[in-house]
Amino acid sequence: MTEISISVPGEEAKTVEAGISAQEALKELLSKKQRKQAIAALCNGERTDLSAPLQTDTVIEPILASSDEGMHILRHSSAHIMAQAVKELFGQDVKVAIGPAIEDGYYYDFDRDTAFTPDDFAAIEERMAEIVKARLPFERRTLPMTEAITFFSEQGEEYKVELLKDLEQKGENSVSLYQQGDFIDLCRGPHIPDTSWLKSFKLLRVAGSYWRGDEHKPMLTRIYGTAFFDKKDLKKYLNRLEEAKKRDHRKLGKQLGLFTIQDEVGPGLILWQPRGSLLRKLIEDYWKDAHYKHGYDLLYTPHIARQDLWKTSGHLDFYGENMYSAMEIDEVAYQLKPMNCPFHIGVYNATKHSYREFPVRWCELGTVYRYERTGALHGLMRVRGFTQDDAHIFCRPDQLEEEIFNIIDLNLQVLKTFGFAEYDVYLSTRPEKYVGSDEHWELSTKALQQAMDKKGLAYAVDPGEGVFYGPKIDIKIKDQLGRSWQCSTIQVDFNLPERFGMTYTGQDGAEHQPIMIHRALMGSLERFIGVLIEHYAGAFPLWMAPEQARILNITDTQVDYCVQVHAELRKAGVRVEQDLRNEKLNYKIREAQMMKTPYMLIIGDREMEEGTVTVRKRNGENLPPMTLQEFADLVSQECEQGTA
RNA sequence: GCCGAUAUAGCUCAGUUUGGUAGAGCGGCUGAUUCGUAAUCAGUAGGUCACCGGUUCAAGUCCGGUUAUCGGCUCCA
Repeated sequence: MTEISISVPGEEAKTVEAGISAQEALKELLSKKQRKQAIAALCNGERTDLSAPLQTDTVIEPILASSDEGMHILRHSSAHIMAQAVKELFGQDVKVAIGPAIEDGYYYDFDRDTAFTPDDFAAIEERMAEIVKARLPFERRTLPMTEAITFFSEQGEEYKVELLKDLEQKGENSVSLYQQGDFIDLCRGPHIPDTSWLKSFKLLRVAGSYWRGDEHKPMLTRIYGTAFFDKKDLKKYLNRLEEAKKRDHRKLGKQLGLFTIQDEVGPGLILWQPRGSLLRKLIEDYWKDAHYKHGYDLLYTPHIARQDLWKTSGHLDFYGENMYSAMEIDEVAYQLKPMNCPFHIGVYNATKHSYREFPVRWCELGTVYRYERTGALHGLMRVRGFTQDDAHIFCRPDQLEEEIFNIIDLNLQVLKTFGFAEYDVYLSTRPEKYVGSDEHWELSTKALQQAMDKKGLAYAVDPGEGVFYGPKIDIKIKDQLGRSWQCSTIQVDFNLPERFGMTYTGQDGAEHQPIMIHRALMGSLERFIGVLIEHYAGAFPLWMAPEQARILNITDTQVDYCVQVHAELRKAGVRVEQDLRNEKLNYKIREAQMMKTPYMLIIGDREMEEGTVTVRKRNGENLPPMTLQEFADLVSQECEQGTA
């Protein structure tokens, strides 16, 4: 018998016989309490089943059920169990494709003549429960590639065969299979030791999806599910889904009277209702103010331009599919703009420029139109006409880093004002196909990196994911429910200055080409407002609340006083409305509450006599009666804090 | 665009299985009530049942098509 040494990181090694399982090894090294939570193991850095035999010296770490990795394994195993249940119930009708774990759950894709419906869930879940109860072990085995192909071919599992052939091409000559009960699946693993580990699970929805995400390949039927070690966690998760549903901006948008989308107008086109329009105006005002303070000048440009412009810019070539077809005006073709950049360049090229005036910073809330496929449209999040909070900066190469720094600075400030303090940042570098010199790419990629370092911004690199015209930084914000949204983007562009022959006179008296930076902070106002609605669940901070306060009288006696209060507060700059209907106070409070009004001003005889208002906050808290001036000051102070 | 589901009053939904020309609650309007921190009572007006076509003596209901929406895929601000 050979002997091997095993250890957990940082602890003393033990000598054991070779061939013991990872589980037994953990038993040697850890207390019972510690290893009870182990669902799999990390052996010399590799994820392994607990049943895996150890043949060489091994540093072993338990993968705990409570860890992200543990959850991932559980859900992956749950996908296998679901597939087993489906195969057992629907047998030969079904071919299996792939079934990975994803964030918050897992899915499995099946090929079946008739798609699954949620009506099938009960039966599948029931069968899954039986499989769990049967405590079937997950057994791993490795098979030579040719045998594996033969095996799955015989089963008629053509998708597995296709996967195997791809692996074979990549030079793999053996694969691992996992079996629980009679169900055998191609899988890298690891898995839970046996099916009984799956304590709580739920199937969530069905959807179609292309085989390998390719729209030219067959459409499969996908079942999404989720799994947890604990019933309580499942319940928490389902509650979170409920919460997300309650915050759905389409629902809140209707309830709060913010926007509407109508068939008569067209899909993906937003009609802003008065409250939504005011909300948007407040956001736009803040944005313009912040930009002015950061050295930007404001531009306005048209919605259409000659088709030739889009030829020059290259949009017709590389973005034409997303553009609406041309309209003819005086026998000349014009097209709706999908982007604002060519117009800003037009402004630039209207005059001669010197290196002395750089950097030039121009911003615009520019409304663009892009063709989106019908299936992609979604409330405010994905529309066909939207307003970018666009800006273009033109500068010299030596100013690039500082400009990027300034943009990031403004960017983070704006995000913070809107209540987003958490984000993931990505740097996308040069792709395979690109324009511009290597030197330029290197210079600007470095400038992006150094600016982020200087700002102390942590980021991940997406190698080769840059746009063909330059490297970029993307910022994905995290909302109240922890979901991320891509909004901000900062892109260097070597392409358009070239195409439009942009120049400036340098210190040397010669003509040079400026560097161009595109950037958007909110991305699209429509989408950003959608995110804001869900982030705040419709209860906007005071500074952007379309209705900051609502006057509620108790009886008709106070009507005249209320009208006076209303007028005075409006004069003092408070966005105040009044509800003077002959209804009970409770009724009016309920309504104001459902509209998420930040402050309710309650006026009865007492207030009328004393010339005050009683303030009820939307969290139910009451403030002592105060004068109109005191309330107006409170509002303006809170607003200032909100946008500081 | 693709797969699946859905479409009834301003809103939320019942009625569709078993065809016999529409119903509730909220909201609106009218009246009564004058009320202190999340829905006062009564009366009343709202619908070519998304649209087009077919089957039938008869279609909200069955069949086909179109449009839009929803869950995904793909794409993306």
